[in-house]
Amino acid sequence: MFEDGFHEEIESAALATGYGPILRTSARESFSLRQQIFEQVRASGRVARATIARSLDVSPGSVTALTAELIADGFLREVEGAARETSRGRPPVALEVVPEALRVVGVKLSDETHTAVLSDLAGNILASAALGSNTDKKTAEDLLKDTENLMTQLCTAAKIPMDTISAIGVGIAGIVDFESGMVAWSPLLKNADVPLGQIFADHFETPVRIDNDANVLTLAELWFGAGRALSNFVVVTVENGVGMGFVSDNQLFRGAHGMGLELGHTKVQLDGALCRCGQRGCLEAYLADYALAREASTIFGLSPETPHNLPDALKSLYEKAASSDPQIRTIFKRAGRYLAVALSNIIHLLDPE
Amino acid sequence: MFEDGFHEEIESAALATGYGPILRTSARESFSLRQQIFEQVRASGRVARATIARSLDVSPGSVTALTAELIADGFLREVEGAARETSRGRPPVALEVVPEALRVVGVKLSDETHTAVLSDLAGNILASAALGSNTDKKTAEDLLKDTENLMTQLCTAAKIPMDTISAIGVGIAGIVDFESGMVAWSPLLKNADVPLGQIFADHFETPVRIDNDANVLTLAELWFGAGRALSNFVVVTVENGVGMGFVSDNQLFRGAHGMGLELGHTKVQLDGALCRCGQRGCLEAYLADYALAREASTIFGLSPETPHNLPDALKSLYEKAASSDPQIRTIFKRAGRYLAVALSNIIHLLDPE
DNA sequence: CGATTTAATTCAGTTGTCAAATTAAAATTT
DNA sequence: AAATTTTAATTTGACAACTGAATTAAATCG
Repeated sequence: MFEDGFHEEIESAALATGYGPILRTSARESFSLRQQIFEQVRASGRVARATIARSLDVSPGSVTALTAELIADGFLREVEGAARETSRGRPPVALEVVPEALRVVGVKLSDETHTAVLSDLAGNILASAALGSNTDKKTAEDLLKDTENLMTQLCTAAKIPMDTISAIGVGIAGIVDFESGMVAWSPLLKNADVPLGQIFADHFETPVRIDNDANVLTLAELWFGAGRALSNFVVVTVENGVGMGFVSDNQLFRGAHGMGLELGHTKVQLDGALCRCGQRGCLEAYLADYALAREASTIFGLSPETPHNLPDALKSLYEKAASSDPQIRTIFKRAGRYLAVALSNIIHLLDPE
Repeated sequence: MFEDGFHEEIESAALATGYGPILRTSARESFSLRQQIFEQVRASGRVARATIARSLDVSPGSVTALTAELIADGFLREVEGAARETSRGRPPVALEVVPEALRVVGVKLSDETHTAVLSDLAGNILASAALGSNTDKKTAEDLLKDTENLMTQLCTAAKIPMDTISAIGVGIAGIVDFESGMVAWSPLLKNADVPLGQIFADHFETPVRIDNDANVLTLAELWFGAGRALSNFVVVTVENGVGMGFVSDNQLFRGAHGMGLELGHTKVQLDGALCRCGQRGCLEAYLADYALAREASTIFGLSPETPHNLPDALKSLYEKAASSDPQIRTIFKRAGRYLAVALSNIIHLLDPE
């Protein structure tokens, strides 16, 4: 059928190197049914076994077996007084996660205040703590000491020993490689390329996940906020810089280099204002606090090099804007319009819900 | 341990509705090992069983069993004269896909020329066909007839019966819902919301996948082009409009509404040129052929309403640019600069490789 | 009250995968 | 040339996950 020799030639060309995407890591993790069942209960709050079997399309027998395991291991439990009306047949027994099965700590490291919370499996906050910080550049040891302080506060408040904490999550501004726990750069840190995740994990002897603060906020939104019901959405934060997080198909999107999405450095104006990144027309050059302060100092006739206090300058700026100083208002108006352009671009590009 | 009553309250609040992303579809497809092995061979071109076992981290026994199946089913075959040097031990037997195991047809419907190719499993083109088109709005039946014409051409050229074709892929400009095969809108079609995929599938009695042309191009790049070695990349097309495709983690990204990424309508200029979408400052308003023609007509002193021939106007525009007409050149220069802004934004937002 | 309906469990059977032992085919050493 | 080493591929029994049908359980309806 194919002895014409024609195919042989092109075949060898195509087949020598293969075709289609080159699979480097077989990243297609298939979750175990046990885990899928747990996720189902987590997402639903309370579900009956039969419902789980239907929605996962598995046999009810499997659900019985695996939920029995999960109950025995203390992750799930049956709900006693599960109300149910207008239905015949044997009443379903609802299952729910046991919140106190695991305890995790979340830490946010910032240049204003470090904060931390102790949470159970259901996301209930059992204790929270805070610690003053400052804009000084810190070493990894400084941050470790601060975190330990926060952890001690939490454990004391909740009256639990520190070794009952199953995992720690850390949010920090800057460029973070989530996989390796490396902080490539952070406004908080003196040095670049700090393996902060590893340092924390070694010290607390528990798994530590460290991530960019915008990503952490986005995940929080996915898990507990408006994003719960959405599969595709975008979170934009305007703070020190302009941060952004993007969830696609219920998963946080991390760029090819894991450095997060730099909304702040998208261009909103050809040959626009100079940004601290060296380029012109970046959104951040119109929207960030230092950019606002720079413009304000021009109006006030101050030299831009004057090392004046940034937070104070901003505070007076906000006050003046509130008291309708027309010059100041234009600064905010312009910032708002450029933000609108950037948001419009995001919507067109990423098509979120 | 938790008898303080404090937890009970917040528990019930959190547990009633659950937490974390709401799993609507259990989209976590876990590919069968059989399929994974096939994919591995496809991606590599030629691989030994032992290599597959190592890279997929499965036992060599499983690979033997499953490759035997795949060989029996005619999807894989052993390569006879597999060259191998500088290695001891039993020489590996390379496996490769059997290109002629399946035949598929790809169709591109356009307002200039419809094209189609007949391809085997390895992506070798066995036959190709073309059919003139025009800018008239068409019905689904028109397109079906054109496609049938192309299919007949292909089958005649390749001397195969039409029922040996395993699948048909269709690329068309416009807003296409890939899942359902619905064409929400297309510049080719007279009507909106045409179930073109279903119509084709019913007629040819074979699976039909229909997708936006920019997405198809992007997938082609992923499978056979520069994207093969990349997991995250972006394809930008500048044609009629400005199209874009985005591959993240070896998968084509489709927005929440499956309508593709509208690079053409990202804003590159605050209060810029008016776009046909009604907004101002869209990239398309500077880059699309009709936008270039509009500017050209201004220079030539023509009324913009004059229904002159668009392709001809463009042709003369290119010629004038080539012959360094300074006025015309500025049009192209500006278009280029705005394109650069848009590209820069994509890079910052999507962080491709 | 029995009939019906729905939920949950039990259990034998199937399937997919593994691990170790075995066979196979080459290069290298003796 | 024969034995040894090395790597590839196959065979095989064991095992764990999951299914599907039958069974038990607990409610409502007529």
